[in-house]
Amino acid sequence: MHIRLYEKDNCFSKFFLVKPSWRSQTLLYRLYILLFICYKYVIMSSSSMEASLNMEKPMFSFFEVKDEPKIKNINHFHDDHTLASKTSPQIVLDSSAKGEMGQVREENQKLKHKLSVVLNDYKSLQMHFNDYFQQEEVTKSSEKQAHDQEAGDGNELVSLSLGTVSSCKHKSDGPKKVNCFSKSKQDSDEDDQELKLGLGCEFDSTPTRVDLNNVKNDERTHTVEPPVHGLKTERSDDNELLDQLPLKKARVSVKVVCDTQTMNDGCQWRKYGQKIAKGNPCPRAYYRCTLSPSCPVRKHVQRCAENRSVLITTYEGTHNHPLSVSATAMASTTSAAASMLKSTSSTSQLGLTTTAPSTTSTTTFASHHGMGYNSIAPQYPFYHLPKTTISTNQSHPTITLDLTSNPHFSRSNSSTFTMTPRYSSSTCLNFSSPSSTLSSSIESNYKNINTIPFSYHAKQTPSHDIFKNMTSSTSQQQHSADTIAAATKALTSNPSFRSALAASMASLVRNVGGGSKI
DNA sequence: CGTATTTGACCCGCGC
DNA sequence: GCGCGGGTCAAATACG
Repeated sequence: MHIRLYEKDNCFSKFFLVKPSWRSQTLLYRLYILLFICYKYVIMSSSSMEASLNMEKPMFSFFEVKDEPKIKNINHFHDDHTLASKTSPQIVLDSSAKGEMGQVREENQKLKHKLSVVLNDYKSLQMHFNDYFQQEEVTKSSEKQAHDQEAGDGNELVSLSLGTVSSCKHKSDGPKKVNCFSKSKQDSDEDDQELKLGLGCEFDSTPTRVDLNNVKNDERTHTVEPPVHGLKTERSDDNELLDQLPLKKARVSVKVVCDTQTMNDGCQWRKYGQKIAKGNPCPRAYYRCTLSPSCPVRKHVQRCAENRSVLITTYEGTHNHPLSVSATAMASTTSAAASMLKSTSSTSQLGLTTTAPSTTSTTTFASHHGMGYNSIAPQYPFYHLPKTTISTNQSHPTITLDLTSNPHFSRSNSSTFTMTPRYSSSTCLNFSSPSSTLSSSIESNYKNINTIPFSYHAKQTPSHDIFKNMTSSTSQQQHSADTIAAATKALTSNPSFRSALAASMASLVRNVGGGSKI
């Protein structure tokens, strides 16, 4: 049973790495509670059996004991062999003891029955869970087809993700929508799975699939869908402007204080051009990703005209190859930002303020210092982003993560910063300069499990935080929260659970670290 | 010698 | 149509 729990928990941990929507969170929550109940049944039954036997232990001295009673085998009571069958050949019991053993046997049977019922419930819920995502996928695909028909041939779907999802758009591909991800999937199924763990840092609103191998859903997750017209009446002018713009490649800019020519984001880049952009005496350098020959991801790096110590790195495109852990972290961050950009253009729930004139619209999220991103976007409960600006200048929807003003995200004397999501894991992004002493930190991160970027801390388990995030304002849910907190406490304090969780985490770390390349 | 960088030329979209 | 500016190409050059 412990092995089963380990496997399931490992599975759940993977679920929690990828961002679930609120509804899927609820389903996951129910599944997790069921799993917890199953687990507690086993623990309770084990302890009750042990307690019964411990009561009987003094009685054994009055009996003829041919061999030491193998009480440690009691933990396997749930197997087909009953306790009596294991002990009766070895112990001669009197009538009262036999009676107690009979009671224990009955209790054992009852518990086994309850366990089977709970497991059945769990399976049915899991089936509902799968059905739910399949239905959602069908719905979304139909919506997507409808949107495609509306958009016509000229509008190409643009992938916002800078994560690990394959992009089918290459320069020579033309405006066709080609689903070439299946090829990528064939090439490296294992890598895909591993890298999806890294993509858990997105807060896209699309639900997370149970089947981690289903890449199509991920592809859609990272694809900008045409605006939903039903929401248009509530939109601000800024969002309308975003909607009316032609669908060009979304960009994610990252502003960091960096002394070196470029920041190390984990990817390998080859410089292919340099320009003096208008309005900035500092040259803009153009790089393309060289980790894969066909990778379409580009970035350009430019120093800020006002503050030369600030490096502005703009990413564009989607990696179509496995990424290192640090690169995945960066891709996840930019993917999250791109998702935020997407959500901004498709919803009006964020309470945006437009500050830029005419053709340039800029939206600023004061995500730190109180007015957190979470507070204005409750549908994305997991992230605090740095000061974020959305701009549609030059018809390119661009989101800028300003990491220069918040000491939490930048350090004055180095270009290393850390983003700590609220849930799941602490994602450490090392943007160290190649020439600095920090350059070895990434490599050491892989060797040292304690400092791996996607690390889990025992005091902040995914289950614990996701339960926290599931709490709402209603009294019933408050009560649930208390129950959950108690259950979580009970779970996390259990050594068996800890070991299972540790094994799960170790497996995850192996998966993430093993698939990484430097 | 292979690889990475530099740099001028070229392409393309957009505004006038 | 023309000019401007962003982005890319590719030959030349630098470097290990």
